[in-house]
Amino acid sequence: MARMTRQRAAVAQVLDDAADFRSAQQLHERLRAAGDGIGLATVYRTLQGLADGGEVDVLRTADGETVYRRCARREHHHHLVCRSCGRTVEIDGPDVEEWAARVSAAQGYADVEHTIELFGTCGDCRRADAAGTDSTAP
Amino acid sequence: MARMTRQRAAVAQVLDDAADFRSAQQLHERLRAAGDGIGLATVYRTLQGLADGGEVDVLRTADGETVYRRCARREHHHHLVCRSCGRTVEIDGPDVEEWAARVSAAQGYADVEHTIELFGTCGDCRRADAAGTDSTAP
DNA sequence: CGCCAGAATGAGAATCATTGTCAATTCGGG
DNA sequence: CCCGAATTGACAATGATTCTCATTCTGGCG
Repeated sequence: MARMTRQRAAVAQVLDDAADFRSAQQLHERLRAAGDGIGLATVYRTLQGLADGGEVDVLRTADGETVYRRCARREHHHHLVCRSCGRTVEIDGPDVEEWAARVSAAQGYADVEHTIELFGTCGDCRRADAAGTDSTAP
Repeated sequence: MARMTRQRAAVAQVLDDAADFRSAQQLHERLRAAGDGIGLATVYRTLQGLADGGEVDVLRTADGETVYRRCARREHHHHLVCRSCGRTVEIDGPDVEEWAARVSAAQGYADVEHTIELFGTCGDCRRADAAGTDSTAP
């Protein structure tokens, strides 16, 4: 049976504190920094468990890292992630779900699941960036 | 400048022959089997080049492997992939593109790109599977 | 309260795809 | 035909994730 250990509680805690998607390694670092003695393997195992139970959302970044996030809603949804600062917005799209189902059926595919993630630059990062590369600089 | 070498021609060839998404390692194996002496690193490099030039489509499977496919159309589109046999159908969804743009703008994100892939079981595999686990077996 | 079976942990080794290194080879314009 | 730059390939190196296995906990029960 699943036991509640100090380590699992700690992982759940940092996940709650973090607003954006984090990698297992980032979470591990943060835990060590906070003084929680915990092994990297345990972080990975715990995250897998949480993901299997639908407690956290998982996605893979462009460079192949797996990142995790505790989402506000447990129902099916997607994400709009800032590729610069990681700021994440949960979004849903009934139209998209319907489109996916329709297309799949039309092609004779069943048990279809979809991966839909949006990556962009959020307002804040865009402004910060513009300030840095400002063409009207003194 | 980009040169046309025996190796690159060979990679382009296997890509043309393969109907579905293939990993660099699969393509490498196939090339070696066909008698083309070619290094794995070269296969990786060539695929990257083709991907950069938009000549092939790239996606990452659930288990983290990067797979490549020469698609019929070079314009932006998505895929419906059979998770059992790999059979791939190119699809597009103007509605989805529009939805992505709308949601992104509403949240103040710019330069948004999206990852949309559908994974299911194609008709043939479903039938084959039903035959294997047939409850009405003799 | 203390015990114990089995779940969980952790340090480090192992795996696996992918990328880097660098000397040797090969295109292809002149 | 010739030479320099682009390309290749064998192998090392990287980096994230998983495995191993001896040791340490958790939690229900008496």
